[in-house]
Amino acid sequence: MALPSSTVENYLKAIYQAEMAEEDDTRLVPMGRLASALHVVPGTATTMVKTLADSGLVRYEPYAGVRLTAAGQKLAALVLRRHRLMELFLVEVVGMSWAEVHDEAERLEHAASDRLIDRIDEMLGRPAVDPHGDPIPDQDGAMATPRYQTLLTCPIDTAVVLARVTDQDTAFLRFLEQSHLTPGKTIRVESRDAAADHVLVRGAGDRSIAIGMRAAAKLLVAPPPPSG
Amino acid sequence: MALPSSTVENYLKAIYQAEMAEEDDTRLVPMGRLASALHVVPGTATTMVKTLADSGLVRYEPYAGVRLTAAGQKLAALVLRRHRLMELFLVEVVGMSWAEVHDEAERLEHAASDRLIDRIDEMLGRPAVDPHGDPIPDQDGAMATPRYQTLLTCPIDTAVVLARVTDQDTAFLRFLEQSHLTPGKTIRVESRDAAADHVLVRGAGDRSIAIGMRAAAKLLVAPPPPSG
DNA sequence: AATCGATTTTTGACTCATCAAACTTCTGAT
DNA sequence: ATCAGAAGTTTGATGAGTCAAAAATCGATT
Repeated sequence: MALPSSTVENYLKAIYQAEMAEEDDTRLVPMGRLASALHVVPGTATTMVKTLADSGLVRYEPYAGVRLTAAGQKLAALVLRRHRLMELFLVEVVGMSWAEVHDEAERLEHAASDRLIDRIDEMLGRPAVDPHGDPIPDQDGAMATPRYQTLLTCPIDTAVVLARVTDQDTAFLRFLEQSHLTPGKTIRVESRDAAADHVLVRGAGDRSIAIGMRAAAKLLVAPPPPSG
Repeated sequence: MALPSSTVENYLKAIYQAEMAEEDDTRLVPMGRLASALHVVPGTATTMVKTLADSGLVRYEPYAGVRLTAAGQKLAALVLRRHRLMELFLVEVVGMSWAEVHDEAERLEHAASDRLIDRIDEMLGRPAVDPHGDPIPDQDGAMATPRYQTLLTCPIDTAVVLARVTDQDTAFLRFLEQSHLTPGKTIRVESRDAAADHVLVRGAGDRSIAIGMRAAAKLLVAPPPPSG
């Protein structure tokens, strides 16, 4: 099989991430979701998915959806690896802002060689997560997938550590950055108000911040590390 | 005008470099040279050059050749800037080898944003030349073009500084690296032998090295800096 | 000046990725 | 059980970039 075009890489990545986002383990991504993730019309996604199926990268069930094969999963994970290492590199080494590296990495991930990516991995000390807290797959495509709670489900008035932000929107990330809500930060949920559709969170030394519930669901938290 | 595809960027870059390589200032690049530089058949180059002419990036004279317009020159210079800054960055910051950065930069130059390139430029201290001694155009596409001598034309038994290597071939660069013939090195030509088709060069503390005349023409040298 | 050979252009075809719009299938509500 | 609407698929077309091979042009040599 020839090297996958960046279009193929993007389809695989989108399918992979859509599979991850599903709660149930049916793992069948509907065409509509895939098409809108890739900003193409549904017919385009159908066509492309059929050719991916012919290459053995996905299994395609007409009118039902698509899922990655083992081969597709591995390729997708390696694309994600390139993306996330690149993001971390741009933040840590190049000094770019947390909020702007996603789009940059979106293009660089298709241009960087494995040599470069491995060099970056080494420079960064084989990191486990990228600047958004997303786990970085290893060279074999294996990836830790811890199950975090969200700001909607974690205990109230209890210290938790912001572990991961599952949205790459630049404006959202900028807001978080300005609010000092970045991965690693210890925070606590002061209250949730269903009527107001918000949660109030506060980091040590900061004012409390109201976050809409839709946004709060994108902030994943872990129990604080054992103190001492 | 929409942003140029990487194909367009590559054509402009190739025309620019072919113009530079010409001694006379006719500056008309024949289609055949362009086609082989880009590894396409001549017909493909003709077709593409005509569309470039329609965009006002080149002036095309059928059966004669092509030259860049001012707009094309500026765009080409900015591509070269991205390429050369990227190469230097990969060597200086990422620690890749002199010999392997060309191909990497060849792809990254089309993916890196202006923000990233300017950030790299700043990190590196607004450098004037890349690892091969090639001058780096500034943000406006302006570039210093010093006129060096080559190992074929410089005075014999006189110290000169290796300033620039006008060939990006990986194997050739590896050879130079192993022979300690890298830009900045002070060397002297011991002899030239037309019959043997070689020149003998020696760097301080090294053995003398025989270099074929074709290769020697690719090594550009400058007078040594005023000592003191 | 006529011609041969090299260079260049033209023509027709192909692949990849895409869209618009017609058509098909599925599903949930009655 | 039907059927309306949502979701998905098919069809036909497009644009970018390419090649192979036929045709045209140029130019150097006789």
